[in-house]
Amino acid sequence: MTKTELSRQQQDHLKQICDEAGIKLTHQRLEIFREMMTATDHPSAELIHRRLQKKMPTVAIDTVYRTLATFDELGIVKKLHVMGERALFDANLTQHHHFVCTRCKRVEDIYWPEFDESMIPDKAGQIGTIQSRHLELRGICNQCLQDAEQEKAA
Amino acid sequence: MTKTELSRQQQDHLKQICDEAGIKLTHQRLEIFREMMTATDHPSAELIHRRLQKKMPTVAIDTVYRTLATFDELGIVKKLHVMGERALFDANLTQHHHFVCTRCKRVEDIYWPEFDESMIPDKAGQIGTIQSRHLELRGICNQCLQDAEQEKAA
DNA sequence: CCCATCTTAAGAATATTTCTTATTTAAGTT
DNA sequence: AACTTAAATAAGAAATATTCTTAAGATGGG
Repeated sequence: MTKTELSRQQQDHLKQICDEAGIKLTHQRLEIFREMMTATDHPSAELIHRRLQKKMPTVAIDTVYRTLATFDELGIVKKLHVMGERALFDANLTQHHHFVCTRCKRVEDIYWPEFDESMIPDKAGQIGTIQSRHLELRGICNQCLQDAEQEKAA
Repeated sequence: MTKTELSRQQQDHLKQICDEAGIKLTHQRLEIFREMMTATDHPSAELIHRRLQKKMPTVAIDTVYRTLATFDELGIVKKLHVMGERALFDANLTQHHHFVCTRCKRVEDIYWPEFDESMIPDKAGQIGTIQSRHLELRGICNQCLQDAEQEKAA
């Protein structure tokens, strides 16, 4: 599959989503969609904006925020609120959780299907209707552990 | 136990903490400490500031932020980062999790010791050292479910 | 009680996100 | 293919939350 074909497929996919939602397929929406679909990390709106600079030097940061909010509402991406950092966005929609390094702020995906399917305590269920569960593991990633060792040695 | 006794006990407790940390026991720290210890909800810095207005009309919002950050570092309170809302603070230090109502933003405590003690998947453990786990359940609380029903009826 | 240091109040500054408005664009209609 | 109209955008202003700067004030040891 060539890059162009991938793009066309993505464009068709987004076109279908937009049609169903009754919104327009704009150049900006397509490029932000593409950026999110190819991102392997958890970018902030500002980072997406920076990555778009080459292709779309005039796109406004506001448009990125607005478009990502739209995508979040449409269920194309998920807005994350990790550790009081700025909003991050994730195009991985399969049920998963996150490990957050408290030192470098990196966010890694965690899959834990047994937990996803486990029963929530009765008392929790009595508070209301639960729609989703999200686990945040905090710690220090291996890279930072190494860095810390080297700093100690030096 | 009278109110005054409770206060003195709290003051002694905080004095000890401050001494150990090598920081001064100020009027502001004591009042913010008291406010946090008696709070049954999960207040923001601004809410704590508002609650202090009667007792300390001149306290600056910056002092509240600074003091809560100090308390967080000392491990007296925990800074929460829920749902991309502003920072919230919690004086409940026993291991627990949160239910967040996506409609009214209310935060309720969830206790789930079986989960706290369960093994984390190997792959997650391989990313680095895990220091804490925090689960966020999102949904609609019973109160909001009722309100929604009434709105439908009306 | 004095002093050195820490802490605070006030307001400025910063950072992130959202709003306002005039212009541009998408996509349906002729 | 041009026309139309509502939707979407760019640009900058504004709002919101939080942190920084600085001068004044309070704490606690000596």
